[in-house]
Amino acid sequence: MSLELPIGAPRDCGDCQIRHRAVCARCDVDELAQLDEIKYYRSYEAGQTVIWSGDQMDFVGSVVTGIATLTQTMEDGRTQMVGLLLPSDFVGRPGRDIAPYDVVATSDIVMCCFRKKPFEAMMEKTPHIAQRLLQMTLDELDAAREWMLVLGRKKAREKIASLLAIIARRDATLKLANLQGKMEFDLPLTREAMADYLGLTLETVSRQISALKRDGVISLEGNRHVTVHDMDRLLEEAGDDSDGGILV
Amino acid sequence: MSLELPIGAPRDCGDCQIRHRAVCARCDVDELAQLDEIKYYRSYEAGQTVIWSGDQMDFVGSVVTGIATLTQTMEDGRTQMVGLLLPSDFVGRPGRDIAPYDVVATSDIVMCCFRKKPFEAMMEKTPHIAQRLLQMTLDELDAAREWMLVLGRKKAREKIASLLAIIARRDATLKLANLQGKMEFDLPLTREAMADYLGLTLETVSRQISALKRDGVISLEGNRHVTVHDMDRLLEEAGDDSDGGILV
DNA sequence: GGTTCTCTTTGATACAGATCAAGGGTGTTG
DNA sequence: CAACACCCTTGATCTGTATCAAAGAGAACC
Repeated sequence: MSLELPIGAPRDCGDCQIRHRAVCARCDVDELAQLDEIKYYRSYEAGQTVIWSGDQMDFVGSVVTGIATLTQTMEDGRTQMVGLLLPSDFVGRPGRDIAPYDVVATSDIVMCCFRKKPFEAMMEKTPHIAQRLLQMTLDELDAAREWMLVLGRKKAREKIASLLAIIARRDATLKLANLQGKMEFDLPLTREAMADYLGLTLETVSRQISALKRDGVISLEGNRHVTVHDMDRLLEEAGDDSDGGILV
Repeated sequence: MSLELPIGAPRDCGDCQIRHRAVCARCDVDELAQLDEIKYYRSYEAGQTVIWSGDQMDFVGSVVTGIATLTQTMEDGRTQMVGLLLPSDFVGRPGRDIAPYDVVATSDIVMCCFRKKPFEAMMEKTPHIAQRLLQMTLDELDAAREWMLVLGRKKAREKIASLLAIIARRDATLKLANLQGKMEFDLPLTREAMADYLGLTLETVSRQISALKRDGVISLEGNRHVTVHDMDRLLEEAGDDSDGGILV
């Protein structure tokens, strides 16, 4: 499996098994193939911290399998998740040394990494890469800003609906499913992680999910498997005028 | 005055009058000088919307004087500010056509603009530009994510303190002042705008400012001129462990 | 099969901030 | 200078979410 350098629209890649939003070295950016020699894989167990905020970061990379989160924590323990990393998502920043947040493995994960120095050196030689990273970063920025609206102005029920909509959308994108009507997926997060993402407590998350279930917007099978009966209804609950940003 | 392309650390620029976080065409990126022919200036009055969310954007540019805000609005009118544009800040995104948020002039402003097509063409030819835009976008992303912590987890008083700290810091950077002890500056925002930034109501903003005043953390002269008596104390009130990100 | 652990749900209560309402300052306009 | 428009402050009350507390469900382990 080759490195993936995520750059936006999802596409199939013969090299990797998954359909992803990335471009494999061999598919697209030939120069990346040169990096094969400095490429390496690492696995982390669920719950492990991949990167500590403030640490020196000597690599960039992407998630191959599993789920990780970007979180910030205050001294007293209050935690805010600021990003969700799904397979194909990129981690790290060329030109920066210090990690700005914790990266925590939510499930067991495999990362594909490059040492930063050679990666940066290649970026110098290959203008395309910087342009792609720019596109990607702009997407993340839009996502972060859309999330600011969620955190700052939405009510608990709208927050939950927003999160479910985002996960559903991303799941559908990966599976090439369409985005209307009924949708099913597994929640990749515990109630607590959802709470940390939404700026709520886990109790409130639980209550609001129960309420959406009671009101027939969704149903649950077990704690994690969600069926959205009507995507439009869910988006309405989310207070979403936008027909769906690039979120997460 | 030449275009500024913000790229991080503040520096003096003989070409522009202000000390800013930008690099002027002539100072640094020679190729930008070629763009002089497609450069133009526009003024907007306080309260005017510079760009409507969803609109076609055919230019990129930067703020020369005045203050503007990036905001998102829900159908029912709830508003969240997602960014603050001070002099030298960049607006627009190469490779994107549709504006993702409203840009509103908070004071009278002057913008320096480039038509997007030629700008993008030049980016193709000048790898440095993409790399700088990438740095800049990464800064904005960090700022947005730091703000997510503010919105999601901080209490009203902490939010206000955080905002004051950010404005103080930015103001000091522009003025080359140091970042400790006593600091004075003018609030560039109304209470309502502050509320929109912080995910609060204007009444709560007002009350918390009064409280900080009562507790001797700050004093006010008129409604807008703030004196922070002790910057460390303010940061403490903000619940800030970080010694100050790149925020805003 | 029982014990333990983690995750989740649900209930009761408390509180921070929203909402509703009134009034004060200051600058602008005629 | 009066009248108006903004912006800001302060008070009273309401409400959504946090907090505290208890117990259920499922998985993992012995």
